Amino acid sequence: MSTPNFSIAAVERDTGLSKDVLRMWERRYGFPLPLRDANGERAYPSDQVERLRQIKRLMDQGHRPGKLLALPAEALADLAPRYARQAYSEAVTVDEQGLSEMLALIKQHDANGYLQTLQQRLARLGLQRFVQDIVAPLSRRVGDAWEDGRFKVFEEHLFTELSKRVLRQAIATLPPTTGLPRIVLTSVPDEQHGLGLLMAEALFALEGAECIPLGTQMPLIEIAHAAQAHRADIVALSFSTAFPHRHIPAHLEQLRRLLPDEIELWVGGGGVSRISPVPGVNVFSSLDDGVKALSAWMKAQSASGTVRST
Amino acid sequence: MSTPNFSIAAVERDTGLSKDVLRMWERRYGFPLPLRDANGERAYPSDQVERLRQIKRLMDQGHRPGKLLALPAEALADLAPRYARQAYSEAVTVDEQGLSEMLALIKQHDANGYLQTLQQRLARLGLQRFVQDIVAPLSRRVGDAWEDGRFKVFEEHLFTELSKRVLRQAIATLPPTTGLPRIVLTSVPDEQHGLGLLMAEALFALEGAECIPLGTQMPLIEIAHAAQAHRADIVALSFSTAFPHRHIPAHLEQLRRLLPDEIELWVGGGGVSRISPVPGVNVFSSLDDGVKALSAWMKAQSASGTVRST
DNA sequence: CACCTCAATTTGTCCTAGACAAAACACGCT
DNA sequence: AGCGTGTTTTGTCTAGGACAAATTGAGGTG
Repeated sequence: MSTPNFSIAAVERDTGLSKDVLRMWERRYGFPLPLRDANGERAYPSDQVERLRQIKRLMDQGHRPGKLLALPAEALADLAPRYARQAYSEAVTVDEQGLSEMLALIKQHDANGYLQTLQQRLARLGLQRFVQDIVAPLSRRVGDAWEDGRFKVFEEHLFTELSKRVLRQAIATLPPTTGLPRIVLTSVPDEQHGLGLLMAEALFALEGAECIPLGTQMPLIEIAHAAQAHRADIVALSFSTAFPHRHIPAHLEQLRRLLPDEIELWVGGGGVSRISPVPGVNVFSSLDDGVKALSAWMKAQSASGTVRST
Repeated sequence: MSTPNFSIAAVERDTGLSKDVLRMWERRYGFPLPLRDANGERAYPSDQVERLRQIKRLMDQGHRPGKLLALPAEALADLAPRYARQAYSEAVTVDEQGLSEMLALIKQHDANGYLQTLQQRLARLGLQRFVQDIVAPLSRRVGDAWEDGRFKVFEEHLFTELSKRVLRQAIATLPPTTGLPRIVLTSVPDEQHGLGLLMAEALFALEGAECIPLGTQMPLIEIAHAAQAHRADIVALSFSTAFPHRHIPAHLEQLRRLLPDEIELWVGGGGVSRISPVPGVNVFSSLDDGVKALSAWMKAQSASGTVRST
């Protein structure tokens, strides 16, 4: 009574597991095994939903459903991440303790304290180092903490929202850029994380590129329309670690087909680390690589520009 | 070859019509009628996808699928919105021509020009009037234009993204609020529009409330967790006109059940105009109503506080 | 021991076709 | 015009079957 049962649609929303998968698991593994309501429709008790969430989280860490679903409920709790987590290898030495303190502020839901700390770092370090030494590592750690269950969804949202604010504000103080290249920044449908895009925008804008931020979750065909309407030189996409790896190549191939050849397609974010290369698409595994590529682009451009004007 | 066919999953993503619906329409109405690939799976040509989008748009305006699907392709183009569109009745007289000029900037994809104009208005009017006389009416008109097909998706995204930036920036300049009430602002899953939330936040923050912005698309259970963790007095949700009306009451009822009684649930946005009232939920059809409710809340609070302290 | 190849398994998504409840409509009555 | 009541429309659910893509494991080779 206090916690009513969930319809299959509600479970899909809350766990991210499709209806097809939920039914298939029930058929194959015998879990979840929901009750049935008066119409014979599945009614999932909240404890099963809770376990499904946990299973989903472990799957995102590389575990296989077959194993997880065979496991008794208690065994799930102390399952380690399966992919060896890469050691944090930021280019520069980061202030590990400072980061922990900032995460602690989020964990205490101290929004103002967190904002102030961010502002302070930004003022001290300047935008570029702020992004590379503070926001990116923080984002990484929040992702890890979320996978471990140490962060709740709403805590991750709070972190993202507040960090975005500070970044946007910093970007707004930059002089309006009207240079080349023109870069359209966005993400595909089902990818709602926009913090990575904002970090990229900050770094690109610092280099003098003109950024056209379109927010997240653009249909592929619309990305192509936008790129042409804005006469973009580059389309930059971001995939978070939460995005299902397996679907990334298909997205990239389709978008590559929809874009004119002369527009480059750049991709970055935590989700692209372990994907096979796609022809005509530049994949960057770190922000720094993206910045380097931008410098290279501008160099090549000015060189060819010189040739042309000669 | 230039435009490859779409899988049913791709069509679902791009149109927002579920796979079930797509198959059902095919069975019942004979449209869409996709090709089949080598595996016997549906392969939708892009013109059918285009028509589906158009149909979806008209449905969101109140047309019924049965009629639309029976109609020949050409007849769709000049179908008027079915719900009588309410005349713009902003509390104050708005600068109609000014708004049109700003929309024109978006239409020309002049991001910088649009940003500058916004900043200018903000400086001239102050935040409150800026929200009520500029951003809200603009947002309304963009919504209408989008429904008519005068705005493309990416143009709407550009508008939203740029407007959000200016608003956030303005909010950031306000002194950090630590007063009462504490208001958690967010939206439900599948509702990705956050501009309304930002407008509400601006107005609430101006009144001295402490706003906790959690971004969009929070699972209901997480909203409840967040509200308790932040010791919120009020949870404020926003539904855009694009959100399927029929599902709103179910969401509200479920969230109301998940929230403790003493936390109020406030709802606003273009999507809530024509829904039946839900017990325990305050529905606001305009930003102004929300602000008034907030004043009332604060008054009641201080009154009871006085009583208590006596 | 590392590396490659091929077969077996696992897993998600798609398929058809039927049922039914809730919403929207249309009709007739007051 | 306003209000109940029957009818149609519409979306979502159900069941089980099929299959391709991804992943794993085995066996062989350098």
